[in-house]
Amino acid sequence: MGKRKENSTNMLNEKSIMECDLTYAVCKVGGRWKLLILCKLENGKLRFSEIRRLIPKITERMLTLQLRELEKDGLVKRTVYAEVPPRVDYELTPIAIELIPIWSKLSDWGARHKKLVK
Amino acid sequence: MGKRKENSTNMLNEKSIMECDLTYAVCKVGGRWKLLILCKLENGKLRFSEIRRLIPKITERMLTLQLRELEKDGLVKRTVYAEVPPRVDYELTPIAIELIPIWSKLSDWGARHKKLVK
DNA sequence: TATGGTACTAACAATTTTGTAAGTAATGGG
DNA sequence: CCCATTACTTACAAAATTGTTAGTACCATA
Repeated sequence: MGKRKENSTNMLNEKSIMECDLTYAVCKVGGRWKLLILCKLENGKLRFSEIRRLIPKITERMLTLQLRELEKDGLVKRTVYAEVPPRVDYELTPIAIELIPIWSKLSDWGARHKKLVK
Repeated sequence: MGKRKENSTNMLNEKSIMECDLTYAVCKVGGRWKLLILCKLENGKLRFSEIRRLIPKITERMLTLQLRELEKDGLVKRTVYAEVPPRVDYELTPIAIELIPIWSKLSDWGARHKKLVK
């Protein structure tokens, strides 16, 4: 989330791995807090501070970083209102909305897997 | 993949985040090479060296680590044959096989997303 | 004039993941 | 005896992610 080295082996490997559409897709939502954030937005727009309240353990820094990446990747849309105190809200983009039915299947799988290991 | 600190904030956050079944599910396949490995196994058993050949940039160390985690998480089954030189093969478990249809949807989404950003 | 609310940013430190390089064991074949 | 093969392990180093702390700007209100 900081800057990455342009030509580290790590970076080069990542690039080549991302040719796999599946790996690519998972990487897009792979940040620590990203799925949690996206889930909160499933029911509509939320302000920065609202998301923060819904995810108690996230810090402002992390929330900002993850939102910025999601925005850069076209998964959330950020809207700034010219007010004081500032108001900014976030919402899912159409391509992110397409993920929802897949998430729900994955989530069911997750629940099944959890039971299995217990 | 090395050992983790038991009570770092990082670790505690991860634990709390994993309560979300979706986040949990994604984490299970979240390692750098995991999905690639699982995909190779979709068509049946493979030996260590075969996987290695199919994923040219992975190192033996990384392949071992990722396979070990997948095994620990019940996604692959490891079979050791008492031969010399050693022979070991890996295959998907039933719960991993349940993921396949979901992967294919996700993979399609990944492909659509890629086009969108280009 | 001081305070408070909102949505951040910057500098730094801790933690975790990933990669590098060099081994290991067992045994069959030359 | 020496080498090749296979599936690893170990010690270490580099890179990436995550977390901590302390700011910032703006204006309305007390």
